[in-house]
Amino acid sequence: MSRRGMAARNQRSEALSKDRIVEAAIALLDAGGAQALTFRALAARLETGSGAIYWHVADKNELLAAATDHVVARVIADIADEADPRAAIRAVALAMFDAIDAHPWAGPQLFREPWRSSMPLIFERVGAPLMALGLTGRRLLDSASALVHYILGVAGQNAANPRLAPQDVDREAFLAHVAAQWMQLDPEAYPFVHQTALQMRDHDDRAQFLFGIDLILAGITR
Amino acid sequence: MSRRGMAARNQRSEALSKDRIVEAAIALLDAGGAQALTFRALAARLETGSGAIYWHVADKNELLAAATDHVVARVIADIADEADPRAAIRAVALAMFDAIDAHPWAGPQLFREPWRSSMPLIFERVGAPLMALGLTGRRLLDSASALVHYILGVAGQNAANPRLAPQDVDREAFLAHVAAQWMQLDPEAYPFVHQTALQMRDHDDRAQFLFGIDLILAGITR
DNA sequence: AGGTGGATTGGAACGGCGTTCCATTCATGT
DNA sequence: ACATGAATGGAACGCCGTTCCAATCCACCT
Repeated sequence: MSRRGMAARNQRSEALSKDRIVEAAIALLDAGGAQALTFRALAARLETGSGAIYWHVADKNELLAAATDHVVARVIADIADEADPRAAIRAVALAMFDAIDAHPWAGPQLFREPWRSSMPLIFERVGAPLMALGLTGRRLLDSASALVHYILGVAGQNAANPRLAPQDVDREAFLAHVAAQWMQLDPEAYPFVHQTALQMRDHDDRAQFLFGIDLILAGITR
Repeated sequence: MSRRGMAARNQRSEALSKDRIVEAAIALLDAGGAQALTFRALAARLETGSGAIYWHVADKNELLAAATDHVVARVIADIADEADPRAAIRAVALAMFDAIDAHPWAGPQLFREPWRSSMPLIFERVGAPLMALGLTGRRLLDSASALVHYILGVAGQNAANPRLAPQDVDREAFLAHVAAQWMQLDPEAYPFVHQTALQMRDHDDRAQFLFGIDLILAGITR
């Protein structure tokens, strides 16, 4: 922590640091999912011992939170500025959707300890355009909250879906399987599910997600 | 599985069964959260060995899914019928909200393997009233999907919050702590968060949740 | 009534995990 | 040069999910 410590860290060859650890953790998570992040695998990749990692990181929770923050912060920062508030909200929503699609392990983490992680960043990017739309007070907070909950809800849900093959082959087979299951349900007890099963098979996650955003925006601004 | 097997199960004193196991699992989960459910604790409570449990349950995933299904199915079945479609949707939403508030461990599980669990049940209870509102086709499916995602998003988020003390004392201290953190952020970089931090401290989760439902309903029916 | 064999049990054992512990090494101020 | 605290890395601990298997049970057959 002192000047001394920081100087030492820079001169030891390939010294450990929280940044290097988080970077390696993200690489492991992206490559093999949540279960691929273990302190042993991490130590092997960093060519050190598991004990050394604990000098820089309190525990696995903190490591996962830091990895998620890292990913979310970068994605949020990369969002292009939009003049129209509605477009700005759509941009944030899509950015989060794509981020969790690319890093599915981050979805559950955003639920586990929401207050700790980059939640304020997300709330800000959703809430600021709502202020520009003229919302204030309780309605402002509640509307932002609805949008953020919806965004994270869809993102978390999608993260649970099996990983997509490059050719989308697995995805189609998977959706067909679920649709078949839904259609086997009793049409009298499950009229809605039975009827919409086919459309479910062909639906586009991204488009459906955006439809929901527009639904909420319509409710907010009507 | 044969007639023989079922008869045997009934006559062995306190014979194991998937139902008894799931019941005990729910008790453990409610008492100590997700981390309290271990096969050793389960075996101790059922006065048997961990190996015996595997005869009735494939693995921990299936056990968690069964426990979640059990809770969700009961809650869904208990919902009073509502004539007004909007009221029916609000009733389902509140039922799910309260269910996950009472059994926070079920929140993450509904995200992990959505297609396997009681998802069709939830979709049906949300989608049927939408059909009564005259929605059809893609708009019907996408609207139901938005509602379900929102409901589960909020529920999952709330499940992550620390358990409430009987007197709501811990909750207030917790919200005050988060609000204080939010207010410490730079007002120029975080105008929205900084401004709404105080209302966040006093907000009512349930009311905020219902506000979001009404927002989506307004978007759907306008 | 007694034996038989599949259904069921329960406890030991295995490998892997997060975490702790601690002897050792390193970079620096004196 | 040496002393000192920061940092390292590998062994060890306790717990987990899961597997394995000898022992037990019980519906059925003879």
